Amino acid sequence: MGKLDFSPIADTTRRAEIVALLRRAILTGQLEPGQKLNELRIAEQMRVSRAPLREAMRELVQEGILTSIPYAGTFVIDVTAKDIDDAYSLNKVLDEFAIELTWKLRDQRFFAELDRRHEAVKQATRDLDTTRQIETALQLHGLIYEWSDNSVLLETWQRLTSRLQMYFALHQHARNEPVPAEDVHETYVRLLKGKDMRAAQRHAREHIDLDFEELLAYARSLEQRASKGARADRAGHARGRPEGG
Amino acid sequence: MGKLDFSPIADTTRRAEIVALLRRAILTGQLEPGQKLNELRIAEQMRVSRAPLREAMRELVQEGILTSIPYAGTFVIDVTAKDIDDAYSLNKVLDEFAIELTWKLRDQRFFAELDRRHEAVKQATRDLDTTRQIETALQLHGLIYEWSDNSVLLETWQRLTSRLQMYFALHQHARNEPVPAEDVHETYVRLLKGKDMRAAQRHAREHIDLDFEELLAYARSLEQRASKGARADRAGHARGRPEGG
DNA sequence: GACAAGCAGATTGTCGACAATCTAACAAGA
DNA sequence: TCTTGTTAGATTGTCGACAATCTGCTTGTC
Repeated sequence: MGKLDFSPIADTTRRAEIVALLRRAILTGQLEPGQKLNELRIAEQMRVSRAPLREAMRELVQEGILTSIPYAGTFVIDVTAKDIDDAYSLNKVLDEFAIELTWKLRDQRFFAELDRRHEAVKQATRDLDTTRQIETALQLHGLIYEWSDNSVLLETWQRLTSRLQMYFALHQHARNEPVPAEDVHETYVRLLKGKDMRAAQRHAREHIDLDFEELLAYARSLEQRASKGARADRAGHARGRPEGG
Repeated sequence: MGKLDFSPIADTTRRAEIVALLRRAILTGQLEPGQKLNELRIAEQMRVSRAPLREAMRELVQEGILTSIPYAGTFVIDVTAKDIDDAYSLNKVLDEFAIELTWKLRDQRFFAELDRRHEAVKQATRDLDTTRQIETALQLHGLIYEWSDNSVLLETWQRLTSRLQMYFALHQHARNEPVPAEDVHETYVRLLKGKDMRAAQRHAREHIDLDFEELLAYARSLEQRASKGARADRAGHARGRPEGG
Protein backbone atom coordinates (compact mmCIF):
# COMPACT_ATOMS: atom_id res chain seq x y z
CA MET A 1 0.00 0.00 0.00
CA GLY A 2 1.36 3.41 -0.95
CA LYS A 3 2.32 5.60 1.98
CA LEU A 4 1.00 8.84 0.59
CA ASP A 5 -0.26 11.52 2.95
CA PHE A 6 -3.29 13.12 1.47
CA SER A 7 -3.93 16.67 2.50
CA PRO A 8 -7.52 17.45 3.39
CA ILE A 9 -9.57 18.60 0.44
CA ALA A 10 -10.45 22.24 0.23
CA ASP A 11 -13.48 23.57 2.04
CA THR A 12 -16.07 23.80 -0.65
CA THR A 13 -18.54 25.99 1.14
CA ARG A 14 -19.24 29.40 -0.24
CA ARG A 15 -18.86 30.75 3.26
CA ALA A 16 -15.22 29.71 3.46
CA GLU A 17 -14.42 31.28 0.12
CA ILE A 18 -16.18 34.49 1.06
CA VAL A 19 -14.19 34.65 4.28
CA ALA A 20 -10.97 34.28 2.33
CA LEU A 21 -11.98 36.93 -0.19
CA LEU A 22 -13.06 39.45 2.40
CA ARG A 23 -10.06 38.84 4.61
CA ARG A 24 -7.72 39.39 1.73
CA ALA A 25 -9.54 42.56 0.69
CA ILE A 26 -9.21 43.93 4.20
CA LEU A 27 -5.65 42.90 4.88
CA THR A 28 -4.40 44.27 1.60
CA GLY A 29 -6.15 47.54 2.24
CA GLN A 30 -8.63 47.32 -0.62
CA LEU A 31 -11.24 47.85 2.04
CA GLU A 32 -10.29 50.85 4.12
CA PRO A 33 -10.58 51.10 7.91
CA GLY A 34 -13.94 52.42 9.01
CA GLN A 35 -15.56 51.56 5.73
CA LYS A 36 -19.00 50.06 5.83
CA LEU A 37 -19.69 46.73 4.15
CA ASN A 38 -22.98 46.80 2.29
CA GLU A 39 -24.35 43.27 2.36
CA LEU A 40 -26.59 43.58 -0.66
CA ARG A 41 -23.92 45.05 -2.89
CA ILE A 42 -21.20 42.60 -1.87
CA ALA A 43 -23.57 39.66 -2.21
CA GLU A 44 -24.45 40.80 -5.71
CA GLN A 45 -20.84 41.25 -6.69
CA MET A 46 -19.90 37.83 -5.41
CA ARG A 47 -23.04 36.23 -6.86
CA VAL A 48 -24.05 34.69 -3.57
CA SER A 49 -26.95 35.23 -1.25
CA ARG A 50 -26.67 37.19 1.95
CA ALA A 51 -26.83 34.14 4.22
CA PRO A 52 -23.30 32.79 3.66
CA LEU A 53 -21.99 36.33 3.36
CA ARG A 54 -23.38 37.26 6.75
CA GLU A 55 -21.99 34.12 8.32
CA ALA A 56 -18.60 34.97 6.84
CA MET A 57 -18.83 38.46 8.27
CA ARG A 58 -19.60 37.09 11.73
CA GLU A 59 -16.40 35.09 11.55
CA LEU A 60 -14.36 38.13 10.62
CA VAL A 61 -15.98 40.12 13.38
CA GLN A 62 -14.82 37.53 15.87
CA GLU A 63 -11.46 37.50 14.15
CA GLY A 64 -11.18 41.13 15.12
CA ILE A 65 -10.86 42.84 11.75
CA LEU A 66 -14.52 43.74 11.37
CA THR A 67 -16.87 45.32 13.88
CA SER A 68 -20.63 45.09 13.89
CA ILE A 69 -23.31 47.43 15.15
CA PRO A 70 -26.81 45.93 15.21
CA TYR A 71 -29.12 47.42 12.60
CA ALA A 72 -26.40 49.87 11.60
CA GLY A 73 -23.92 47.76 9.71
CA THR A 74 -20.60 45.99 9.71
CA PHE A 75 -17.44 48.02 9.34
CA VAL A 76 -13.75 47.46 8.88
CA ILE A 77 -12.15 48.18 12.23
CA ASP A 78 -10.69 51.59 12.79
CA VAL A 79 -6.96 51.74 13.30
CA THR A 80 -5.95 53.68 16.35
CA ALA A 81 -2.41 54.37 17.43
CA LYS A 82 -3.26 52.84 20.77
CA ASP A 83 -4.33 49.61 19.12
CA ILE A 84 -1.09 49.35 17.22
CA ASP A 85 0.85 50.10 20.36
CA ASP A 86 -1.07 47.50 22.33
CA ALA A 87 -0.73 44.88 19.65
CA TYR A 88 2.99 45.38 19.36
CA SER A 89 3.72 45.32 23.03
CA LEU A 90 1.78 42.10 23.37
CA ASN A 91 3.54 40.72 20.35
CA LYS A 92 6.86 41.26 22.04
CA VAL A 93 5.81 39.20 25.01
CA LEU A 94 4.45 36.44 22.81
CA ASP A 95 7.62 36.43 20.76
CA GLU A 96 9.77 35.88 23.80
CA PHE A 97 7.56 33.03 24.88
CA ALA A 98 7.49 31.45 21.44
CA ILE A 99 11.26 31.57 21.16
CA GLU A 100 11.57 30.00 24.57
CA LEU A 101 9.25 27.14 23.63
CA THR A 102 10.69 26.62 20.21
CA TRP A 103 14.31 26.79 21.28
CA LYS A 104 14.77 23.20 22.34
CA LEU A 105 12.63 21.90 19.49
CA ARG A 106 14.77 23.36 16.73
CA ASP A 107 16.15 20.79 14.34
CA GLN A 108 17.33 20.45 10.77
CA ARG A 109 13.81 20.79 9.39
CA PHE A 110 13.29 23.96 11.38
CA PHE A 111 16.40 25.58 10.00
CA ALA A 112 15.52 24.54 6.49
CA GLU A 113 12.04 26.01 6.79
CA LEU A 114 13.51 29.13 8.31
CA ASP A 115 15.76 29.58 5.31
CA ARG A 116 12.94 28.86 2.91
CA ARG A 117 10.73 31.55 4.38
CA HIS A 118 13.57 33.97 4.62
CA GLU A 119 14.23 33.39 0.94
CA ALA A 120 10.57 34.06 0.17
CA VAL A 121 10.81 37.45 1.83
CA LYS A 122 13.91 38.32 -0.14
CA GLN A 123 12.24 37.23 -3.34
CA ALA A 124 9.20 39.41 -2.66
CA THR A 125 11.54 42.27 -1.88
CA ARG A 126 13.32 41.83 -5.18
CA ASP A 127 9.96 41.73 -6.95
CA LEU A 128 8.95 45.00 -5.29
CA ASP A 129 5.71 43.27 -4.31
CA THR A 130 4.89 45.06 -1.07
CA THR A 131 1.78 43.09 -0.28
CA ARG A 132 3.56 39.79 -0.68
CA GLN A 133 6.52 41.16 1.22
CA ILE A 134 4.35 41.81 4.25
CA GLU A 135 2.78 38.41 3.89
CA THR A 136 6.06 36.54 3.68
CA ALA A 137 7.66 38.54 6.47
CA LEU A 138 4.80 37.61 8.78
CA GLN A 139 5.11 33.99 7.73
CA LEU A 140 8.80 34.07 8.54
CA HIS A 141 7.96 35.58 11.85
CA GLY A 142 5.27 32.98 12.45
CA LEU A 143 7.55 29.98 12.20
CA ILE A 144 8.54 30.13 15.85
CA TYR A 145 4.86 29.99 16.73
CA GLU A 146 4.11 27.06 14.48
CA TRP A 147 7.11 25.26 15.87
CA SER A 148 6.40 26.03 19.50
CA ASP A 149 3.99 23.10 19.77
CA ASN A 150 1.49 25.24 21.61
CA SER A 151 -1.70 25.46 19.58
CA VAL A 152 -3.25 28.10 21.80
CA LEU A 153 -0.22 30.33 21.42
CA LEU A 154 -0.22 29.84 17.67
CA GLU A 155 -3.87 30.68 17.43
CA THR A 156 -3.41 33.76 19.56
CA TRP A 157 -0.59 34.97 17.38
CA GLN A 158 -2.56 34.35 14.22
CA ARG A 159 -5.32 36.58 15.49
CA LEU A 160 -2.82 39.25 16.28
CA THR A 161 -1.25 38.79 12.88
CA SER A 162 -4.43 39.66 11.06
CA ARG A 163 -4.34 43.11 12.55
CA LEU A 164 -0.63 43.57 12.24
CA GLN A 165 -0.86 42.72 8.57
CA MET A 166 -3.63 45.25 8.17
CA TYR A 167 -1.60 47.92 9.90
CA PHE A 168 1.41 47.17 7.77
CA ALA A 169 -0.61 47.26 4.60
CA LEU A 170 -1.97 50.66 5.53
CA HIS A 171 1.47 51.88 6.20
CA GLN A 172 2.85 50.65 2.92
CA HIS A 173 -0.09 52.11 1.04
CA ALA A 174 0.52 55.44 2.66
CA ARG A 175 4.13 55.96 1.82
CA ASN A 176 4.52 55.53 -1.89
CA GLU A 177 8.12 54.49 -1.58
CA PRO A 178 8.50 50.92 -2.71
CA VAL A 179 10.25 48.97 0.03
CA PRO A 180 13.32 48.85 2.20
CA ALA A 181 16.00 47.27 0.11
CA GLU A 182 18.21 46.01 2.91
CA ASP A 183 17.51 42.69 4.49
CA VAL A 184 16.21 43.45 7.94
CA HIS A 185 15.66 39.79 8.81
CA GLU A 186 19.23 38.65 8.35
CA THR A 187 20.13 39.05 12.03
CA TYR A 188 16.86 37.54 13.20
CA VAL A 189 17.42 34.37 11.23
CA ARG A 190 21.05 34.12 12.28
CA LEU A 191 20.21 34.46 15.95
CA LEU A 192 17.47 31.84 15.70
CA LYS A 193 20.09 29.46 14.37
CA GLY A 194 22.59 30.34 17.08
CA LYS A 195 23.07 29.22 20.66
CA ASP A 196 22.16 32.33 22.63
CA MET A 197 18.45 32.23 23.32
CA ARG A 198 18.47 35.46 25.29
CA ALA A 199 20.10 37.26 22.40
CA ALA A 200 17.42 36.00 20.04
CA GLN A 201 14.69 37.15 22.39
CA ARG A 202 16.32 40.52 22.80
CA HIS A 203 16.61 40.96 19.08
CA ALA A 204 12.99 40.02 18.54
CA ARG A 205 12.07 43.02 20.63
CA GLU A 206 14.39 45.41 18.89
CA HIS A 207 13.61 44.16 15.44
CA ILE A 208 9.96 44.80 15.99
CA ASP A 209 10.75 48.27 17.10
CA LEU A 210 12.43 48.95 13.80
CA ASP A 211 9.80 50.77 11.81
CA PHE A 212 7.37 50.81 14.65
CA GLU A 213 7.82 54.50 15.26
CA GLU A 214 7.10 55.25 11.64
CA LEU A 215 3.98 53.13 11.73
CA LEU A 216 2.80 54.83 14.89
CA ALA A 217 3.34 58.26 13.43
CA TYR A 218 1.26 57.30 10.43
CA ALA A 219 -1.49 55.92 12.64
CA ARG A 220 -1.59 59.18 14.58
CA SER A 221 -1.91 61.17 11.39
CA LEU A 222 -4.79 58.92 10.41
CA GLU A 223 -6.47 59.62 13.70
CA GLN A 224 -6.25 63.33 13.27
CA ARG A 225 -7.82 63.03 9.86
CA ALA A 226 -10.47 60.76 11.32
CA SER A 227 -11.37 63.06 14.19
CA LYS A 228 -12.19 65.74 11.68
CA GLY A 229 -14.55 63.72 9.51
CA ALA A 230 -15.54 61.23 12.15
CA ARG A 231 -19.21 61.69 11.59
CA ALA A 232 -19.02 60.92 7.90
CA ASP A 233 -16.98 57.79 8.51
CA ARG A 234 -19.39 56.40 11.02
CA ALA A 235 -22.35 56.80 8.73
CA GLY A 236 -20.60 54.91 6.00
CA HIS A 237 -20.33 57.87 3.72
CA ALA A 238 -19.67 56.99 0.12
CA ARG A 239 -16.11 58.18 0.04
CA GLY A 240 -14.37 55.08 -1.11
CA ARG A 241 -15.98 52.41 -3.20
CA PRO A 242 -15.10 48.77 -2.52
CA GLU A 243 -13.01 47.30 -5.29
CA GLY A 244 -15.06 44.41 -6.53
CA GLY A 245 -13.23 41.11 -6.83
CA MET B 1 -27.62 68.58 34.39
CA GLY B 2 -27.09 65.26 36.11
CA LYS B 3 -23.91 63.47 35.20
CA LEU B 4 -25.37 60.03 34.76
CA ASP B 5 -23.46 57.40 32.80
CA PHE B 6 -25.92 55.38 30.82
CA SER B 7 -24.89 51.86 30.06
CA PRO B 8 -25.46 50.77 26.48
CA ILE B 9 -28.85 49.20 25.95
CA ALA B 10 -28.99 45.48 25.48
CA ASP B 11 -28.31 44.00 22.07
CA THR B 12 -31.76 43.35 20.75
CA THR B 13 -30.81 40.87 18.08
CA ARG B 14 -31.78 37.27 18.46
CA ARG B 15 -28.27 36.36 17.39
CA ALA B 16 -26.71 38.00 20.43
CA GLU B 17 -29.07 36.26 22.79
CA ILE B 18 -28.46 32.93 21.15
CA VAL B 19 -24.72 33.43 21.50
CA ALA B 20 -25.13 34.13 25.18
CA LEU B 21 -27.36 31.11 25.71
CA LEU B 22 -25.09 28.73 23.84
CA ARG B 23 -21.95 30.06 25.46
CA ARG B 24 -23.42 29.61 28.89
CA ALA B 25 -24.58 26.10 28.06
CA ILE B 26 -21.11 25.18 26.93
CA LEU B 27 -19.16 26.88 29.68
CA THR B 28 -21.30 25.37 32.39
CA GLY B 29 -20.92 21.93 30.90
CA GLN B 30 -24.56 21.46 29.92
CA LEU B 31 -23.23 20.77 26.47
CA GLU B 32 -20.46 18.22 26.71
CA PRO B 33 -17.19 18.31 24.78
CA GLY B 34 -17.42 16.58 21.44
CA GLN B 35 -21.18 16.81 21.40
CA LYS B 36 -22.81 17.71 18.13
CA LEU B 37 -25.17 20.66 17.92
CA ASN B 38 -28.20 19.84 15.83
CA GLU B 39 -29.35 23.05 14.22
CA LEU B 40 -32.92 22.06 13.61
CA ARG B 41 -33.50 20.84 17.13
CA ILE B 42 -31.85 23.80 18.83
CA ALA B 43 -33.67 26.25 16.58
CA GLU B 44 -36.96 24.62 17.50
CA GLN B 45 -36.19 24.67 21.19
CA MET B 46 -35.24 28.33 21.10
CA ARG B 47 -38.15 29.21 18.80
CA VAL B 48 -35.92 30.91 16.26
CA SER B 49 -35.01 30.15 12.70
CA ARG B 50 -31.73 28.59 11.73
CA ALA B 51 -30.28 31.79 10.25
CA PRO B 52 -29.49 33.64 13.49
CA LEU B 53 -28.60 30.35 15.15
CA ARG B 54 -26.03 29.57 12.49
CA GLU B 55 -24.57 33.05 12.71
CA ALA B 56 -24.28 32.64 16.45
CA MET B 57 -22.53 29.34 15.97
CA ARG B 58 -20.02 30.92 13.60
CA GLU B 59 -19.14 33.40 16.32
CA LEU B 60 -18.58 30.67 18.86
CA VAL B 61 -16.48 28.73 16.40
CA GLN B 62 -14.23 31.74 16.04
CA GLU B 63 -14.32 32.16 19.78
CA GLY B 64 -12.73 28.75 19.98
CA ILE B 65 -15.28 26.77 21.96
CA LEU B 66 -17.03 25.22 18.96
CA THR B 67 -15.56 23.55 15.93
CA SER B 68 -17.21 23.13 12.57
CA ILE B 69 -16.83 20.55 9.84
CA PRO B 70 -18.58 21.42 6.57
CA TYR B 71 -21.62 19.29 5.87
CA ALA B 72 -20.90 17.24 8.96
CA GLY B 73 -21.88 19.52 11.80
CA THR B 74 -20.74 21.83 14.55
CA PHE B 75 -19.34 20.33 17.73
CA VAL B 76 -18.30 21.45 21.17
CA ILE B 77 -14.50 21.38 21.18
CA ASP B 78 -12.82 18.35 22.59
CA VAL B 79 -10.74 18.88 25.69
CA THR B 80 -7.28 17.45 25.41
CA ALA B 81 -4.71 17.49 28.16
CA LYS B 82 -2.37 19.22 25.76
CA ASP B 83 -4.84 22.02 25.19
CA ILE B 84 -5.18 22.61 28.89
CA ASP B 85 -1.45 22.54 29.30
CA ASP B 86 -0.96 24.98 26.44
CA ALA B 87 -3.64 27.33 27.67
CA TYR B 88 -2.21 27.42 31.17
CA SER B 89 1.35 27.99 30.15
CA LEU B 90 0.27 30.86 27.95
CA ASN B 91 -1.91 32.19 30.71
CA LYS B 92 1.11 32.40 32.97
CA VAL B 93 2.95 34.55 30.48
CA LEU B 94 -0.04 36.80 29.97
CA ASP B 95 -0.51 37.13 33.71
CA GLU B 96 3.02 38.35 34.20
CA PHE B 97 2.55 40.88 31.44
CA ALA B 98 -0.80 42.05 32.75
CA ILE B 99 0.59 42.54 36.24
CA GLU B 100 3.47 44.51 34.83
CA LEU B 101 1.17 46.81 32.88
CA THR B 102 -1.35 47.20 35.66
CA TRP B 103 1.16 47.74 38.40
CA LYS B 104 1.73 51.45 37.98
CA LEU B 105 -1.95 52.07 37.20
CA ARG B 106 -3.23 50.71 40.50
CA ASP B 107 -5.18 53.21 42.54
CA GLN B 108 -7.91 53.35 45.14
CA ARG B 109 -10.58 52.30 42.69
CA PHE B 110 -8.50 49.32 41.66
CA PHE B 111 -8.11 48.11 45.21
CA ALA B 112 -11.79 48.61 45.88
CA GLU B 113 -12.77 46.61 42.82
CA LEU B 114 -10.27 43.96 43.76
CA ASP B 115 -11.88 43.58 47.15
CA ARG B 116 -15.34 43.57 45.64
CA ARG B 117 -14.54 40.71 43.31
CA HIS B 118 -12.70 38.85 46.00
CA GLU B 119 -15.78 39.13 48.15
CA ALA B 120 -17.92 37.79 45.31
CA VAL B 121 -15.76 34.68 45.13
CA LYS B 122 -16.03 34.15 48.85
CA GLN B 123 -19.77 34.59 48.70
CA ALA B 124 -20.11 32.02 45.92
CA THR B 125 -17.92 29.69 47.95
CA ARG B 126 -20.17 30.09 50.98
CA ASP B 127 -23.20 29.44 48.78
CA LEU B 128 -21.61 26.24 47.48
CA ASP B 129 -22.43 27.48 43.98
CA THR B 130 -19.61 25.92 42.00
CA THR B 131 -20.56 27.42 38.67
CA ARG B 132 -20.72 30.90 40.07
CA GLN B 133 -17.54 30.27 41.99
CA ILE B 134 -15.66 29.58 38.77
CA GLU B 135 -17.23 32.62 37.19
CA THR B 136 -16.31 34.98 39.99
CA ALA B 137 -12.82 33.56 40.36
CA LEU B 138 -12.15 34.23 36.70
CA GLN B 139 -13.57 37.72 37.07
CA LEU B 140 -11.25 38.36 39.98
CA HIS B 141 -8.40 37.08 37.92
CA GLY B 142 -9.47 39.24 35.00
CA LEU B 143 -9.22 42.52 36.82
CA ILE B 144 -5.54 42.94 36.07
CA TYR B 145 -6.36 42.54 32.40
CA GLU B 146 -9.18 45.04 32.44
CA TRP B 147 -6.96 47.45 34.29
CA SER B 148 -3.92 46.98 32.09
CA ASP B 149 -5.20 49.48 29.54
CA ASN B 150 -4.28 47.14 26.71
CA SER B 151 -7.40 46.16 24.81
CA VAL B 152 -5.65 43.55 22.72
CA LEU B 153 -4.31 41.85 25.81
CA LEU B 154 -7.71 41.94 27.44
CA GLU B 155 -9.36 40.45 24.39
CA THR B 156 -6.73 37.74 24.19
CA TRP B 157 -7.26 36.82 27.78
CA GLN B 158 -11.02 36.75 27.38
CA ARG B 159 -10.70 34.23 24.58
CA LEU B 160 -8.47 32.12 26.76
CA THR B 161 -10.89 32.47 29.62
CA SER B 162 -13.72 30.89 27.70
CA ARG B 163 -11.77 27.69 27.47
CA LEU B 164 -10.39 27.85 30.96
CA GLN B 165 -13.89 28.26 32.29
CA MET B 166 -14.99 25.26 30.28
CA TYR B 167 -12.15 23.18 31.59
CA PHE B 168 -12.88 24.19 35.14
CA ALA B 169 -16.55 23.42 34.76
CA LEU B 170 -15.73 19.97 33.47
CA HIS B 171 -13.47 19.42 36.38
CA GLN B 172 -16.00 20.51 38.92
CA HIS B 173 -18.68 18.38 37.33
CA ALA B 174 -16.40 15.38 37.50
CA ARG B 175 -15.54 15.42 41.15
CA ASN B 176 -18.74 15.57 43.08
CA GLU B 177 -17.11 17.20 46.06
CA PRO B 178 -18.50 20.65 46.54
CA VAL B 179 -15.62 23.10 46.67
CA PRO B 180 -12.40 23.95 48.43
CA ALA B 181 -13.39 25.78 51.55
CA GLU B 182 -10.16 27.65 52.14
CA ASP B 183 -9.63 30.97 50.45
CA VAL B 184 -7.01 30.36 47.82
CA HIS B 185 -7.11 33.93 46.55
CA GLU B 186 -6.17 35.60 49.82
CA THR B 187 -2.48 35.75 49.00
CA TYR B 188 -3.07 36.80 45.43
CA VAL B 189 -5.11 39.81 46.47
CA ARG B 190 -2.67 40.76 49.19
CA LEU B 191 0.28 40.67 46.84
CA LEU B 192 -1.55 42.75 44.25
CA LYS B 193 -2.02 45.37 46.92
CA GLY B 194 1.60 45.22 48.00
CA LYS B 195 4.78 46.76 46.71
CA ASP B 196 6.68 43.78 45.35
CA MET B 197 5.68 43.32 41.73
CA ARG B 198 7.99 40.37 41.21
CA ALA B 199 6.42 38.59 44.14
CA ALA B 200 2.97 39.12 42.68
CA GLN B 201 4.07 37.77 39.33
CA ARG B 202 5.70 34.79 40.96
CA HIS B 203 2.59 34.01 42.94
CA ALA B 204 0.40 34.26 39.86
CA ARG B 205 2.38 31.39 38.41
CA GLU B 206 2.23 29.27 41.50
CA HIS B 207 -1.39 29.97 42.22
CA ILE B 208 -2.33 28.79 38.80
CA ASP B 209 -0.41 25.63 39.36
CA LEU B 210 -2.50 24.88 42.40
CA ASP B 211 -5.07 22.43 41.15
CA PHE B 212 -3.60 22.29 37.72
CA GLU B 213 -2.28 18.79 38.20
CA GLU B 214 -5.66 17.57 39.26
CA LEU B 215 -7.28 19.15 36.23
CA LEU B 216 -4.70 17.61 33.93
CA ALA B 217 -5.20 14.17 35.41
CA TYR B 218 -8.90 14.49 34.82
CA ALA B 219 -8.36 15.59 31.23
CA ARG B 220 -6.14 12.60 30.61
CA SER B 221 -8.77 10.24 31.97
CA LEU B 222 -11.26 11.88 29.61
CA GLU B 223 -8.95 11.24 26.71
CA GLN B 224 -8.62 7.59 27.53
CA ARG B 225 -12.34 7.25 27.68
CA ALA B 226 -12.61 9.02 24.34
CA SER B 227 -10.08 6.81 22.60
CA LYS B 228 -12.03 3.78 23.73
CA GLY B 229 -15.43 5.08 22.77
CA ALA B 230 -14.34 6.26 19.33
CA ARG B 231 -17.93 6.85 18.51
CA ALA B 232 -18.21 10.41 17.32
CA ASP B 233 -14.73 10.74 15.87
CA ARG B 234 -15.48 9.61 12.36
CA ALA B 235 -14.48 13.04 11.15
CA GLY B 236 -11.18 12.58 12.91
CA HIS B 237 -11.36 15.59 15.16
CA ALA B 238 -10.77 13.56 18.29
CA ARG B 239 -7.61 11.96 17.02
CA GLY B 240 -4.10 13.24 17.23
CA ARG B 241 -3.44 16.56 15.58
CA PRO B 242 -0.97 16.19 12.75
CA GLU B 243 -0.67 19.90 12.18
CA GLY B 244 2.41 21.89 12.99
CA GLY B 245 4.79 22.78 10.17
C1' DG C 1 -35.87 80.08 10.30
C1' DA C 2 -36.19 76.45 14.03
C1' DC C 3 -38.04 72.23 15.35
C1' DA C 4 -40.83 68.10 16.04
C1' DA C 5 -43.72 64.59 13.59
C1' DG C 6 -44.13 61.69 10.08
C1' DC C 7 -43.25 59.66 5.75
C1' DA C 8 -40.29 57.30 2.20
C1' DG C 9 -36.04 54.73 1.03
C1' DA C 10 -32.48 51.90 2.11
C1' DT C 11 -30.32 48.42 4.98
C1' DT C 12 -30.10 44.91 8.37
C1' DG C 13 -32.34 40.93 10.89
C1' DT C 14 -35.16 36.90 10.41
C1' DC C 15 -37.91 33.38 8.31
C1' DG C 16 -39.45 29.28 5.64
C1' DA C 17 -38.28 26.50 1.69
C1' DC C 18 -35.16 24.29 -1.49
C1' DA C 19 -30.62 22.29 -2.97
C1' DA C 20 -26.34 19.89 -1.84
C1' DT C 21 -24.15 16.67 0.87
C1' DC C 22 -23.41 13.14 4.24
C1' DT C 23 -24.64 8.73 6.71
C1' DA C 24 -26.49 4.40 7.10
C1' DA C 25 -28.94 0.60 5.53
C1' DC C 26 -29.70 -2.67 1.99
C1' DA C 27 -29.25 -5.30 -2.34
C1' DA C 28 -26.32 -7.26 -6.10
C1' DG C 29 -22.32 -9.37 -7.64
C1' DA C 30 -17.59 -11.44 -7.22
C1' DT D 1 -17.90 -13.04 3.21
C1' DC D 2 -16.44 -9.07 1.29
C1' DT D 3 -16.97 -5.42 -1.76
C1' DT D 4 -19.56 -2.22 -4.53
C1' DG D 5 -23.58 0.36 -6.12
C1' DT D 6 -28.02 2.22 -4.82
C1' DT D 7 -31.39 4.26 -2.21
C1' DA D 8 -33.77 6.70 1.59
C1' DG D 9 -33.46 9.61 5.42
C1' DA D 10 -31.47 13.20 7.94
C1' DT D 11 -28.65 17.30 8.27
C1' DT D 12 -26.17 21.14 6.58
C1' DG D 13 -25.61 24.94 3.07
C1' DT D 14 -27.92 28.36 0.35
C1' DC D 15 -31.59 31.11 -1.49
C1' DG D 16 -35.31 34.56 -2.07
C1' DA D 17 -38.79 37.07 0.45
C1' DC D 18 -40.61 39.44 4.43
C1' DA D 19 -40.28 42.07 8.88
C1' DA D 20 -37.83 45.32 11.88
C1' DT D 21 -35.01 49.12 12.23
C1' DC D 22 -32.34 53.11 10.96
C1' DT D 23 -31.48 57.42 8.18
C1' DG D 24 -32.62 61.42 5.82
C1' DC D 25 -36.00 64.24 3.89
C1' DT D 26 -40.29 66.51 3.81
C1' DT D 27 -44.11 68.70 5.97
C1' DG D 28 -46.54 71.36 9.10
C1' DT D 29 -46.52 74.44 12.96
C1' DC D 30 -44.79 78.14 15.72
